[in-house]
Amino acid sequence: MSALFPIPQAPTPVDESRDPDRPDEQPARRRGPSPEELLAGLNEPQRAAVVHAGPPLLVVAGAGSGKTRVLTRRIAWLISERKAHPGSILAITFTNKAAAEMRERVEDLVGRRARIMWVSTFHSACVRILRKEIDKFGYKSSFSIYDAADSKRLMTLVLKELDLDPKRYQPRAVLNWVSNQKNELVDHEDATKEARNHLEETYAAAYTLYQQKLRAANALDFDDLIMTTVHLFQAFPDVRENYRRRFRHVLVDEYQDTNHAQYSLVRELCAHDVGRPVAAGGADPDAPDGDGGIEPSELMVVGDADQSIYAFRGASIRNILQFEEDFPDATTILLEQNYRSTQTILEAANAVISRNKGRKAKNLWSDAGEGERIVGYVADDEHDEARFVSEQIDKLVDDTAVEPMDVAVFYRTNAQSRVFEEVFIRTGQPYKVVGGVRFYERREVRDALAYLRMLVNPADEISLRRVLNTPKRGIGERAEACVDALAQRDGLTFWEALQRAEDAPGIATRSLGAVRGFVEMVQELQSMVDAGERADVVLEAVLTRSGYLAELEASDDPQDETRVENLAELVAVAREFADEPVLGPSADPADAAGPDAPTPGLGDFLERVALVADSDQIPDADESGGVVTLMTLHTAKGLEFPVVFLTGMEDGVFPHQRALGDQPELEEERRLAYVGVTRAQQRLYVSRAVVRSAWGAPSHNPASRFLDELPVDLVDWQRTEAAQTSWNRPVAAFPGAGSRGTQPVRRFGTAAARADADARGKTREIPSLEPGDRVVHDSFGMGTVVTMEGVGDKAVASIDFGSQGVKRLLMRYAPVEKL
DNA sequence: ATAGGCGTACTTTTT
DNA sequence: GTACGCCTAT
Repeated sequence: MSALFPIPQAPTPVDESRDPDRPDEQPARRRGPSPEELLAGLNEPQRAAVVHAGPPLLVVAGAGSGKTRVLTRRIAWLISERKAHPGSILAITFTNKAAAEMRERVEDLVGRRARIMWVSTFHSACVRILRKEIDKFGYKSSFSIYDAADSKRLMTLVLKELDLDPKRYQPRAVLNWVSNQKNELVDHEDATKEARNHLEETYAAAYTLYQQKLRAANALDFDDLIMTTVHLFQAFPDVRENYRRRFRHVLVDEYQDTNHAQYSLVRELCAHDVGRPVAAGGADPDAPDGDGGIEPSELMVVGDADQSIYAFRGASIRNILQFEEDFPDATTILLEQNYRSTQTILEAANAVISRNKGRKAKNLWSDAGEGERIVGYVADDEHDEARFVSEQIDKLVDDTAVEPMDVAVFYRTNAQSRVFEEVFIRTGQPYKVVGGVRFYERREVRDALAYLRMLVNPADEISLRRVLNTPKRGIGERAEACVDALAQRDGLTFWEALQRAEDAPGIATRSLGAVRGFVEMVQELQSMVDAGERADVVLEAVLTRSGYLAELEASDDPQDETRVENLAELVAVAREFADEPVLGPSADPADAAGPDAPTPGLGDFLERVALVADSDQIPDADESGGVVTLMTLHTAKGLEFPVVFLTGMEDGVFPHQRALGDQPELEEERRLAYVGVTRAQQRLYVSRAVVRSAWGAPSHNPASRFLDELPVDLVDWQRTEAAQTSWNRPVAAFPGAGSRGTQPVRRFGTAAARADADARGKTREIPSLEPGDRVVHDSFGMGTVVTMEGVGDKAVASIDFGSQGVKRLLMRYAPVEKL
């Protein structure tokens, strides 16, 4: 990554990316690296982790403690010292990018034979297994993978069909529930049985229909990929045995972010059945396992409970906290030396994370020296904040060795990126937003991919219907309903019904002609696919034959111009993919007997595209000379930057509104803050805005509690709230006006008062208010309480401040006093 | 059948 | 502020 900045005293004896005696072309001739080389530059616990053999190993790796290095060296060690066959290694990473990097670095150490290792995400690994085995469950190997948007579309259909009130049952909420079930390995039948109340019964009904529709479409959603693989192993022990025999070494990175399904998958693979709750028909620990008890695979997991930030999607820290219980003979190794950040940054991170209850204390230390103080800034509003960030970047680039590519700007939610983009565009600072409106979520890209998916898997009704009348070709709602009716009546798939549209009851002749034209086009395109045409060739044919490209080119909407460019980009991606050597994601040299053709086809392309993550698009050093990187805190995990801006540090923004008043969620936010702080190597900036416009209306947010948790003497506040809260300043502060105050000013007012109260160990008293009460607010002045909602910490008052308008304020934090 | 206008609801975070 | 969905007018 951006390692151009020298990190003080980081051990770099072996440069893994430029190994001089890299056994490039003739791996067999050349002796691999010596044991000394493989252990060079590692500290004691790191070495122990690399050479460990036998029982399951948990490596608790604090932020920046060199876990990637340990993982790659261990894999290299397994191959060259312990003579493990590369094909017997399964390494699970969090993103595809991390997987590619790891594979590359191992390859640099041990040569090309490393290529046949399985290094991938849980999802990719499962897809690869399922492509081979899923026919046992009655799916076809060409199954589609539905992403969040597809799933939502399908769920919307389901809810409509069940005639549920869309107000009470929102697709997102239901999907969320379904996702949780799947992450707990509860299939729709069990969910139905276990439903305890009306709400759960309804959800379960939706789950059932949703699952039936997925199956009919020969499709799986993200969560299915994992759950189905686990079910496969449970239902077919012989299949499981095959994979157990094959993967002698299993390594899992980011173990703190695994969910129950992923945990079960690991257990299935590592054959540690002892002590496991015996499921009905499950393995009996005393009986010989399957066909005679093979040695369990060696398992190593790496993680840091303090960096667990995905509980919201089912990850449970439980997996890492109870590793020793799950695997009774397990060994644990702690990596506590940090090679990334200055002491100042580490101290700040430790101070924040130490507020979390019930965590195992860790003693992360660094000998990197004190470094710069953290710089703090309180902005008038979000524009002012963005301007501050932009100015600081300019200053750093002018005055120090920092380059734009060394700088990252983090925020809590994607929506916050916009102001930064505006400022960077205005100042001409090149930038790259990672995530947000993702390339693969753009309408035109999704349309194109829907075409391709439908060609590969005609049962994929969601994709088929999406493109049926895109571009407009005279097949409207009515005609679609007629065909659907035919499909229902005769028990056909939608695609089969389309091919026999003349039998559809009540279809207009004009529509019929259009349908025939469509079917003909699709059949021709399908024959290209069947003939094994390259992905890019098929894609180009789709775009021209469908008239999609022509329609965009004929348009005078400037948006459509960029759409054409995006499609060109997609074609380029497909071309690059088709040009890749033998190794597509599912081509597997180790399965020499595999019946699948080894050349990457359209299906392989779709698979790769379905599983790309945001973090896979992080600019590489070479591709991006002077680009500042913008991303959410979540996508920042696993990365590091010399300079980090942590923005939007406001209660209600970060920590997120939803987490206020909920202890577990608040702790997850705090871990997110910890992740953010520990991304910084040299310099850290924290900023907040007094007024922030959140969807239309301006709102006044108090300082993030995480700011108060930073040790006071570590932060150099360049500007405080006091410096800009002049009396009765208009709410919509004019950006730039009066924002020159850069002398350090002592903090006072609300944040300091609260910090004081906290320091003295007592909570600030929450005034109990009733409608009609008169109050005074630190910055809004006099007001009258209109309504009260909620109690205790969650009490919210609507207060009329006259000319300043009516504000909704959280009483726990609002600086108001009853008069 | 389509296009364009207007109203509503949304915001965590992601494989 | 935006994106999507629903409605109406052609």
